[in-house]
Amino acid sequence: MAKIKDVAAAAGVSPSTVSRVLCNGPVSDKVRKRVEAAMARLDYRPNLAARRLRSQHTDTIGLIVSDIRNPFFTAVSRAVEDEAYRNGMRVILCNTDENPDKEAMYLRLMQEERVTGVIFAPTRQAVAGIDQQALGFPVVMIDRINADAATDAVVLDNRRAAAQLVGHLLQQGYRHIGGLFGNTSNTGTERHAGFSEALQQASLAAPARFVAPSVEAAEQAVLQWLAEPARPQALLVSNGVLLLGAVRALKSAGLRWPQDVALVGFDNEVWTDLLGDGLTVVEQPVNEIGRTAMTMLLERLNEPERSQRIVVLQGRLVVRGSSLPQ
Amino acid sequence: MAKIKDVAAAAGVSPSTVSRVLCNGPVSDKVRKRVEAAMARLDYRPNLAARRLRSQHTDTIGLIVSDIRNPFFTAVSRAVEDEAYRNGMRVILCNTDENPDKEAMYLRLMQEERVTGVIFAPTRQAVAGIDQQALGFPVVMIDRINADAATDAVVLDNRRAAAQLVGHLLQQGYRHIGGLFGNTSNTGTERHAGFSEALQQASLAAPARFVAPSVEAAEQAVLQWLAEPARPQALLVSNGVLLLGAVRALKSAGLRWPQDVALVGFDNEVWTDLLGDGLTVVEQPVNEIGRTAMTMLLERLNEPERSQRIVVLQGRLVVRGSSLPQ
DNA sequence: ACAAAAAGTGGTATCGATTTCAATTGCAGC
DNA sequence: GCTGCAATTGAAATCGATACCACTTTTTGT
Repeated sequence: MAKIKDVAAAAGVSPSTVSRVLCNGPVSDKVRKRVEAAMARLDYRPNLAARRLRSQHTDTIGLIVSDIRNPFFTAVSRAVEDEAYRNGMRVILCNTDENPDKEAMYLRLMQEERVTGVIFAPTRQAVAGIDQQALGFPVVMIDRINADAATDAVVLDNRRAAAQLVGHLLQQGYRHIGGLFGNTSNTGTERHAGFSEALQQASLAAPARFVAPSVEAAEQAVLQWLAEPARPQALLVSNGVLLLGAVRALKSAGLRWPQDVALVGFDNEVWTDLLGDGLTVVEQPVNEIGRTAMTMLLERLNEPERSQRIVVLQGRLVVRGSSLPQ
Repeated sequence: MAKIKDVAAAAGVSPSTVSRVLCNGPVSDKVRKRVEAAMARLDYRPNLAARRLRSQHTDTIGLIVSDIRNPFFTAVSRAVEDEAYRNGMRVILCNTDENPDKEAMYLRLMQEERVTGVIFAPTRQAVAGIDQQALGFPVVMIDRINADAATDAVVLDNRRAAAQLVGHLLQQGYRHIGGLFGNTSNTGTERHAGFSEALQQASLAAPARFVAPSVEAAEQAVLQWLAEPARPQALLVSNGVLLLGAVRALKSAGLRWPQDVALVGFDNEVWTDLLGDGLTVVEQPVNEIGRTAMTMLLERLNEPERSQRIVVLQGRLVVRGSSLPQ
């Protein structure tokens, strides 16, 4: 494969000049044309590894999520990638499966890649331990943060969204409301807090259960819960994955919603409006989350010293049949 | 950030020796320990750009799909990435949105990255023009190929799968069967072929329509089709995205399945068994597709001269309520 | 005990680009 | 026609690792 020296020779100029053509440096039009012709003739492709080594910027960011198969992360990552490529940056995607060991391993990989920055949806264990200074690159957290995170972040207003769902259920006449949350992320914790507060304010009990963030775990938990004598009239489910599990559970138990139990949740996945009269959910602004995270990362790179910034986005309550009054 | 020279100095050895520790070269245990201690002390991270430049292997592959939000590609890409990381390789993911310009651009990028190889789901335009010789790396096509593709490939037996669906519908008593296919990929073409052959064999007409591969286009087309007087009794839909569109169309037209129209399709997405008595579909072995593609790429890299190989995987017919006899 | 082979280590060139600095060219002003 | 300044261009150093070769030390076989 042709290298810069070959192009230079073919065009009768020095490698420096070819490099300047590549990087839009000061080159006369005549020479530029000649060099570009030579590049085309030789089918030249600049070697990005060499370029990155010499120039010391990789134009690459890392995107670390728990599982790209979770439609929330799929959508966010697509938005991140679009925005990244639009700014001439490459993305390295990593799936941690909520496994702290993998998180650590991928953070290390990001250092070896000398990425410019990282967008990260950390587990509860990881969120506290992030030290941008030690890492050597800025981090923008998404989806999950805790109070004393020291990085930029883009998150949903989880408390409010959960409270909104509870408020809606109360308004519809439900009083006995249960909540199902993921046990690995701060998102679950936050949503639980909003859930509890809202019910407490109404002087109602707030029975909650926490499960591993998988369809199966949720299905299991809901099946069991609804078989108990004091089963809730309504169920609030903390994310799309768990919601799917809950739906499966209701279906296999032969329960209908909202007649047997009302069902509301998070994440407006494609199937939520196809089931019966639809599921009431809070929709997350997935594109905006991804785009904003990428934008914030770029801003932080331009202005390393600016103060920490947390963007809180609002969800959108989508009311459908699953929360109609019983 | 510490470099190899710093580690060498700290450990009192030469850079060569540090490099050998890094690459599991021949080093005495005593020295290895000392070097590893120095690495830990300095928090050393090898610079991958430098390593790639010098060693001339990037341990990186490209994965080019049309849209990661299509659950089929999400699942495949997750499988590819797992298999890649398991083999110490990195993955660069690109979304082409079925746009040939983007395809060309990303192939160019792959050359600049000097990737070891590429796994690629090309559009119909691109599939013919792939020349591994010119690209400089081997390509494994997935999902979509045409007869004279000159690369390794992993595909579903699309003809047979479509024929299987048709056979099932015939067995259930349906005679007037319509097919809806995507118009950008060879997958659509192949599935259409299987569909046509199967119906022709039964001496039946094979009315087919082709649409852009989007939910909206499918919804539109199905709405229109079912409003016509000679509407089909059963609909075969060529992939999960179009199937979602079809379901939306039926729902908004107030039609039930299979009573008003039977519905069968491809891709066993999470929601297909949640709707009424479920949708009858052919499930693609998504994990196997991804894993196999990655494996084939690795094999090809080990043995560049071996003959072209196309792995054809079988789908699994999942019969559900949407194809019950009317 | 000695020769031969193997193992371990260091020095230096090199991967392919960009960067820095110095040299050259072109052009305006006088 | 000459001087001075800006615009181009080239030469050489450099990014941080690995590869290759040469050299020393240890091990093995007889």
